[in-house]
Amino acid sequence: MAFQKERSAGYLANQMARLFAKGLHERIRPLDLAPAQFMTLLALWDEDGLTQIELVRRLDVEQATMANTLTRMERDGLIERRANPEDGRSQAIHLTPRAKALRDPATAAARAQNAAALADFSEEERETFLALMRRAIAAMHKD
Amino acid sequence: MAFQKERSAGYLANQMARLFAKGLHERIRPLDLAPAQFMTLLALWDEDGLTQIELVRRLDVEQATMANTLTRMERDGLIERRANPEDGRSQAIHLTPRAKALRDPATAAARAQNAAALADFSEEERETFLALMRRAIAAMHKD
DNA sequence: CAACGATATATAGCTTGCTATGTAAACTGG
DNA sequence: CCAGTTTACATAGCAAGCTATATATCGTTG
Repeated sequence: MAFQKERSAGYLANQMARLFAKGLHERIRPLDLAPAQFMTLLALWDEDGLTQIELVRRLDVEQATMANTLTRMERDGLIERRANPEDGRSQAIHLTPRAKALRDPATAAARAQNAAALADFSEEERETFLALMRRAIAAMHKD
Repeated sequence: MAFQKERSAGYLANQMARLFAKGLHERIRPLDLAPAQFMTLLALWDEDGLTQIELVRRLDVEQATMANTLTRMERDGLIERRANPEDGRSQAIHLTPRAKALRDPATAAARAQNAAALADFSEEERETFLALMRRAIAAMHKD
């Protein structure tokens, strides 16, 4: 029996995630933001001054990935790394005024992208969809 | 109202796709395959001798992405690019014996990854999940 | 048939993801 | 107290995605 990619959850998940990222990227392009930067900002808008390790835990990416994303964000004037007087190893990540100002337009763009993707879903289907994704994520985390 | 990433379809889709890719990558590591190479092989196992443009259409990635993936696959002895005597611009992509031999173990690995992700889903939930992903993909394609 | 547009592929340059490894600071047990 | 482990971050190197642009061949049209 042939492997049908249209019936493979992994295949569909990859394609769907790329389309989400592409759509979001387009919508936030005027803000000069990239998707991973937006995701990082979400955590920092919620709580400024987090440490790199705390960001890694909240966003569930590898530490090296986060380090690189933060370097680009620092280069782009979105964050500042401040030394921690209590612990010479860690640094607190602080938002710049520019990053703070992006909160409303950026989250609006993300909401618009989610709405476009789920435009023809009923409210119940949206909830079901989110719940199923969370369950698949949890299952793979355990695995 | 705060933007909650746990309730964002795009955020969950990204995380889920990364976990699928990571899991698949681990399972096919003994075969010395990377996920995008596997995806490309799926199309070529189904029909050998496709052209780069045909692969781009079937897998829905950008032409430049496919060109680079094919270059790596050629380097790794998975494919051969053969000149097309009818059209000097295009090349037919042919599988090597090594790539042909990988079909069974690689698709088994992909099935195992899908099964792990959806382990605690009922049969009905699996169908629902695939259908919802297809609909989200279609909606973003139109957008 | 020559010029021009369309098509197929390649390349440059970037972001985001990963693994593996290095480095410095902090902690801990003997 | 200091040797060894753990922790926080950085760096190297790769795959895969993207946009933008170059190049070569094919087709078409005046």
